[in-house]
Amino acid sequence: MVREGDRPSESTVLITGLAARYNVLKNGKRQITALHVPGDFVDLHGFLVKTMDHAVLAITPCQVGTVPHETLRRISENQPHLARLLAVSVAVDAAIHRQWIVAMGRRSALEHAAHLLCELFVRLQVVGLTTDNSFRLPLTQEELGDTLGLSTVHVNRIVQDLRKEELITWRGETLIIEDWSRLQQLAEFDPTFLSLEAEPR
Amino acid sequence: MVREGDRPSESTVLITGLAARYNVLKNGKRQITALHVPGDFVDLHGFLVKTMDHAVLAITPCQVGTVPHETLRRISENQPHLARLLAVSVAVDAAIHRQWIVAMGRRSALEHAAHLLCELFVRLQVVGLTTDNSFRLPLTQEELGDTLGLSTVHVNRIVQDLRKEELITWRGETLIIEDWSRLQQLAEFDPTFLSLEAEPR
DNA sequence: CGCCTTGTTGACACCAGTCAATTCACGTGG
DNA sequence: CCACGTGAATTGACTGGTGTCAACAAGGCG
Repeated sequence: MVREGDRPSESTVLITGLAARYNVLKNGKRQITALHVPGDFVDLHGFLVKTMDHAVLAITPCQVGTVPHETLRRISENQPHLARLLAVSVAVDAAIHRQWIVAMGRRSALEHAAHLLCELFVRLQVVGLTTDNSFRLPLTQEELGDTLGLSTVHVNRIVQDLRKEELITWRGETLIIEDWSRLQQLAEFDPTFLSLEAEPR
Repeated sequence: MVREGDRPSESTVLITGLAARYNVLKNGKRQITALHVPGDFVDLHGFLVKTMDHAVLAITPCQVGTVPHETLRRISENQPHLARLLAVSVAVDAAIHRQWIVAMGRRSALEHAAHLLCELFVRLQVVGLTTDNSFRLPLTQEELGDTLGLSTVHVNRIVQDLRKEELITWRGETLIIEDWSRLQQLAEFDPTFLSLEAEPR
């Protein structure tokens, strides 16, 4: 969808599908830095900053909308209310990044994975993409590893642990959270950072 | 400076000193998610999002300026150009967060540390706080560990490696980069993400 | 039916964490 | 001016979590 070094002239809103922002190191290792669900701007960054320091990948086939930067600029000059919403969107992205940093730095692999699943569940719930306690998670274990900063093999072990603890079921692309309460507790997950409370902005 | 859960009514600009944003887990582990140098807004987040999901700590004594959110709101409604600068500031913060994620997930501890030092050097250079190849780094190894997501002991080992390789000298609060080129190469550091190029915004 | 991606397993290596003791650097008070 | 106290840095021994490698199983798809 976007390549590192690009200087896009429009920004992309994800409508359906799952997308990821990532960087690749010289040794070939890849780190996914953000997952985007429908409703997210995947590259507002390019509007504010000009040259992309990362790439964006469609994990599944995606439907997207595009907004020329010119339009964004006009909007943000004439409609401060909407400009503010864009800024909030960037700020929430940043808040999610910080939670990932906390998880990578100070949580075990198991807790980290649990935290990510909690985050995804809540974010998908907000946009109506969960049913009961389940959602579609169309990630391979390799992609999940690149997201968590773990090796594929270890992701596999962790997923099995989560299953063994009867916290989740994950078959094909369907992930079921079997015990939200314990999963949340394990992850020490506090959704505050997603800033979902309805309040005037 | 700010506590988690706060709902500040003003934002803080760092004028002198070093500040950090951090989270603490129930088990007592702390993760620093951002370091702020003079010129940075340390809690624009609180302006956009209302309730702080993290705390802010003054690492050294700091001089700060405060801007009431009310003022920020007025500015961003009447001066789209300035509003945009605020948004860019948030976006650059997010870009830095992403680089930390990459470093935590896919770089070795040594590379990660080298990357952070490169980042700090460049950021401090921009605000004129470097002299030659050195800058003040008033962090304890424990704080550096909480920043990198490493234990204190391991930080010590890593710092010694950097010294042994004659990449840096670090005595007291003064850090000297002895070989920028090799340090940058080790870290695979590309300053693009800091988005320093002068260009119209 | 047979490829090819994905998932799974086991053995082993190694990076980084933990614990505990020791040294060092300073600032303070006598 | 020196003894002491304190936080920071350093060291060593050991543990353990995660990575790596390599093989094999399981599905999905042409």
